[in-house]
Amino acid sequence: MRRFTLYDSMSREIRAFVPNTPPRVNLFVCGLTPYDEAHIGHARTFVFFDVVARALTRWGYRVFSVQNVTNLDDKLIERAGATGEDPLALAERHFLSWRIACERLAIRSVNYYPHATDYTPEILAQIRTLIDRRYAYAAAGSVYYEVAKFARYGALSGQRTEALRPGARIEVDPAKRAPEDFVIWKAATPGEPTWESPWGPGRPGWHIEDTAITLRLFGPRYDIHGAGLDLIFPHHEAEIALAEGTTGEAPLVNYWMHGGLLTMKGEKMSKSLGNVYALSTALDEFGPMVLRLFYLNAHYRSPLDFVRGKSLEEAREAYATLAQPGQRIDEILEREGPERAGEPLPDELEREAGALPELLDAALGTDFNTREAIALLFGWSRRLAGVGERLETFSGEALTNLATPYDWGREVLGLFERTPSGRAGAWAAVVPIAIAARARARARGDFAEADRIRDELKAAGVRLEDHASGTRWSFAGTG
RNA sequence: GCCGAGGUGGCAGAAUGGUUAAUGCGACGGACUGCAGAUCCGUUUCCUGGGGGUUCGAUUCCCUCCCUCGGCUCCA
Repeated sequence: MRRFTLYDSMSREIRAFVPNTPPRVNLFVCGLTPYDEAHIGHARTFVFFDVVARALTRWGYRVFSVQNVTNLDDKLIERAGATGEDPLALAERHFLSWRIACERLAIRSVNYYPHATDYTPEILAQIRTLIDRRYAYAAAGSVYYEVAKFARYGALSGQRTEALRPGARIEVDPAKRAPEDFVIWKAATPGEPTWESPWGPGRPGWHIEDTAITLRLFGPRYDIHGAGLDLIFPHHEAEIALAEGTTGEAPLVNYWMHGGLLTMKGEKMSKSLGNVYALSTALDEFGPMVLRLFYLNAHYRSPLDFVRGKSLEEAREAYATLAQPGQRIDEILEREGPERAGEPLPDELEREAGALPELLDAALGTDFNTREAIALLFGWSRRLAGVGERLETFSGEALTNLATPYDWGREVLGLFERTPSGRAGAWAAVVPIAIAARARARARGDFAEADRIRDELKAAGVRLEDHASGTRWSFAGTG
């Protein structure tokens, strides 16, 4: 198991990672409330934690990665009520489209997506315990957590309840003993999905589902909790109060990781501001690899500004530069096989290729500095670009060695994946025929015909490039 | 107001108590090309928000001020 460091938002410092029960690492990431389509801000967080899980796996840890799904809450009920759809069905519909987007994005590290409503028995049992331990009280058919009973409330966020400003969005609820108390069991209102409980029919509050899930799956203490930093207060503060109040054990979480938010022209991207760019649209327009590069090209704790018409276009150019030498190696190996004869690797190149994975792991092992790792990969791509056409002369073994850094990028960053679709497969059969026709036209000097073929392919989204070794083609604008 | 994260070149965005502050995008010049694109090579001097302090040396550590963003019970 490789040693590494990470920033812990609770202690506010970079700490060495020590697993609770090695080699197991329990990782929980707050998932989505699927009341609408996901946008590219959401995906930033989940791509990052995908990289965390991938890296830990590479380093010899056994990761159990869980991401909850809040499939019932006020917003879902409100949204479903507008169309007459069942809120649970609405949630499931959007959850499935989220999962499809994750597949496209090569987010494959999540082992389990628990749905909140599947944990109602655990939630009810936890509420019973909290009432017995006097952290919670029932009133008017609901149950509330009494924040004043939990002394450490505010430790994560630095917030003190008495400093909370009146007039902020504290919900007005006369049943509460104090304004900062929050609901953990919500009394039923007509038309909502409800469950029976000792306090009357109702449904779970938002904060409690995560702790019911992690207490069940991980126990009273686990390794890493991740999310966007907009969830620090009150959500994570509430999770700590709920879990530690329930078990009497602390800390609930050994390392808190919070990702910076994606902004759009300096403002947070959110549905309530109306400045969203749908994830599925971004995937259609730029492909998953460009998106992953865009996200991982910034430090995860920094804000990342998205500018429409600029950010992803830049990332697309950068990705082409970054990925191209690796793609050429893949093409040669695919065409002629890894046993292909050829020149051995010059010592210097072999040494550099061999040294890179360690440098890359070290970069990522310093608070997951993906940007540093990507800078190293750019260096390697430029190095190979300088090798030029000589690449064609190397043996299969030599080429395999040269590809090692790209293999690392594929394994850990989830880059350099080719994402063939039905469309790509069909083009792969047809484009070479058109290229051959164009080559014949060029050979006989009929450049008008040659340009016509190139232009028509370009209009269809296929880009041609003439090289000394022949004409290569790619889809314009996708990873 | 309180809590937190930030402020680095034309733009995006890393890093570090110490010779030329990474990397990418863009731009410019050259090579290549029937042309173009792509690619390759080279160039891009003047860049660390303001003011103090500690230090032989600060962009980095400390204080202070300014600005931006986020949170303050919907939020990745």
